[in-house]
Amino acid sequence: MVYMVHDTETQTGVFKKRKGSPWHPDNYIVMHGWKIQGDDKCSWTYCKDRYDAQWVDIPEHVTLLVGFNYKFDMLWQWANPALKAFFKRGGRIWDCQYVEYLLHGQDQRFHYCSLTETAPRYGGTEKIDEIKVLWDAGVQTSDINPDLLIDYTVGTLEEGRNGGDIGNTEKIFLGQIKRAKELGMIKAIWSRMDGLCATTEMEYNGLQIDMEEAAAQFRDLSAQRVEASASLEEFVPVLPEELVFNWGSRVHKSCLIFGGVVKYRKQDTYPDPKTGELARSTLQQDHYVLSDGSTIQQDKATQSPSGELVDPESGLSVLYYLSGKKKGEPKTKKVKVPGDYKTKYQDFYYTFPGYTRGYPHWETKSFDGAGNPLYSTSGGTISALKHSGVPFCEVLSRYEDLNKEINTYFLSRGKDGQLTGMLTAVDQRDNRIHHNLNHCATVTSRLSSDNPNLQNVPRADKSNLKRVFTSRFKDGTMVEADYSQLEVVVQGVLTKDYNLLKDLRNKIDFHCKRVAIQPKYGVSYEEVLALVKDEDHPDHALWKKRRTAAKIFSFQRAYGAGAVLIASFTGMEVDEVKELIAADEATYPGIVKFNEEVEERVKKDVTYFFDPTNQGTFRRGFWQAPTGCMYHFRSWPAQDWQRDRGIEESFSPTEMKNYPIQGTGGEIVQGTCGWLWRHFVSNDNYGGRAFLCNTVHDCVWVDSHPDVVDQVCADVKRIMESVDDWFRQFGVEITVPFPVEVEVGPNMLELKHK
DNA sequence: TGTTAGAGCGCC
DNA sequence: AAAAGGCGCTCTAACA
Repeated sequence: MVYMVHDTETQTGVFKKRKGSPWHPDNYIVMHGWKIQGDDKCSWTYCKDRYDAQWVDIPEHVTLLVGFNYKFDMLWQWANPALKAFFKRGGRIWDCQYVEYLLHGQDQRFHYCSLTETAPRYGGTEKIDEIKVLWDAGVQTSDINPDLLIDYTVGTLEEGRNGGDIGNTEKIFLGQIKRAKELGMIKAIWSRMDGLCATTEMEYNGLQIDMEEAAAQFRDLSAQRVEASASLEEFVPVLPEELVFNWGSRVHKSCLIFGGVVKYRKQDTYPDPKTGELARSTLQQDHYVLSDGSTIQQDKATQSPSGELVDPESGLSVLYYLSGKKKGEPKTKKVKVPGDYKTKYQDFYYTFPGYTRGYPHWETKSFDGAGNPLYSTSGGTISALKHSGVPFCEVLSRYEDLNKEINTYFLSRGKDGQLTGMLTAVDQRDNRIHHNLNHCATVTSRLSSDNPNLQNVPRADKSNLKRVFTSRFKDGTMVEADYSQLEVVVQGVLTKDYNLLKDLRNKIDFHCKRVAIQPKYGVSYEEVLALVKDEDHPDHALWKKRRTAAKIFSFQRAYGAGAVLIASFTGMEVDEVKELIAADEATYPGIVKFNEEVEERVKKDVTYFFDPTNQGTFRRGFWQAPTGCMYHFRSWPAQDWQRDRGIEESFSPTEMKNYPIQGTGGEIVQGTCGWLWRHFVSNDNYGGRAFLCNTVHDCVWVDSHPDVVDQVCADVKRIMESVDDWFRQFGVEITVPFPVEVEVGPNMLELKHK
């Protein structure tokens, strides 16, 4: 292995919320710094302008590129032939930021850690923060003194140009390699690094958006929202002029439905605290001076028969100048008089009688204008109110759904005038979205996605949105490859439960089985399967319902939910749920045993720390997966029933049950994504005719030219299903298949099984 | 004007 | 006996 540490400094223009975006028309690479293993100092190139900008060269003998947040650098030179050649000959990367996160078991404190905070942990130097100050002040990289920038990247002359970001990154890398070996994590890290290359490829390729389709859907949904909004208006009572009812306000909604006091503001008069009278402004007026020295407003004076001005009320006459320039004119004096009543914004309160009363368990943490708790106005609450005399439940829930879809996935303009919504991320030049796939942002080692989040696109059964994700090729095909029941299979692998593995091999329908294992029904698995299938059976609906309850039960159990909560979700009795849990544990005893082992391991070697937020001492512990992946757990403030027994803090059983499964699922997908990427590299993306473009926890999206789609589908399925080979890297032999379903279509909505 | 918390909800 | 896991985005309301 020969490594080369590499860092790129670019112009920092923001494009689609991405700082230093390679898609910003004005951005370019300002300098590269690098150091090849064994060099006694760093090298660099400085580009004087955008026409001088260049890619880095990667010598043939280099086998490893080392960087910090290296996806940033890779995106800038993803088309660099030298980088492509490097990957083709099997070159790998090491991203110190990502490794730091993995070495710490994805502990929250190590999410996206900075080079500055990481370097000192490995004997590195503090960064020159002069540069950061300049960047923060909005100075462009090209306007920073090149000498300063070079010092920053590769170290000062005094340091022999063997420091800076490059020197620090090298120190971190060498320390991390050592630590990773000690922990048995090297292989797991290599797998993650290829996964990082896979998501770099996906971000680079981006998603093609059918803007005509998007515009059509946007128009249609907006029209529907106007209609829903108009229907809702009929239910708004006559309100004070200044109180404009807002169906988006939870305060307004809760008070309208459950009764309550809404505070609003309007301009009104107010008492002067000094006088107790209503506060007024003062006015200056020219008054006539009367014979007793008092004054009178000029227009109040009337003329006497002799032509002199007099005060008609008192009969006093106005004084006149007897000499001087103004001789003969009435005497005047400037007088302060009370003016208009002053107003200011003040709180007013309007009481809604309410249509119905809320349950105590619907109370939120917020309060209305009178200090009473507001109630939940979530979809679940509204739908529970259908028969409570609230006349607008249906149209309100329709309105909320439309709002959600339009504002999150299309376009919306906030009160501050800012545009929001997924479509704001579309690059108008080619109608493509380059989303982020984040590797250092979850506690379970799963990926996350943002700007925009393309891991929460509404499903086909809920919305047509997925139709806007189309192929970049004429008559092209979108491909989605999903692992079936990934987390159940992972649970089988990790727990090694005999029955679970057997059921997975036999492709058992787990939801039907969970119905069958309940003694009270007295039916076999085969019988349940038949009843659920047989639409003509008189009890068909009943058995379907039982299967649905079992399905909800399955998911809830996977997350460690207790009997009470599961009962509330499924509509079953608590005792019934308890029986089902007992039956489940008897059927799959290996799961119980595994969960106990994880808990035991986590609690075996703990360190203590003070948590200022929760004002107490807590524990942290780790569990390591068979792949070598490390999982960090911390204890939390105890629940009330534990406090009653003197327990102050405890680890979360639900977290301990879930992280290993969720994390290993993520690890497998990222691993096979890495293999997919290697395959795509080997054939130059099918000669530029197929592109990896997204991954969502248990699936991968590919955009394919029609000519190669059959081959792409076959290859993707084969590679993704070779999870047994992937596990073998870690010395783990598995006995269950990881079946992958491949679907294709003209867009991500209209997908059909291959 | 900008930041933050809470509620709610989209996905796996 | 006893704990539904992980994300990111939009909006409102409160606060500085």
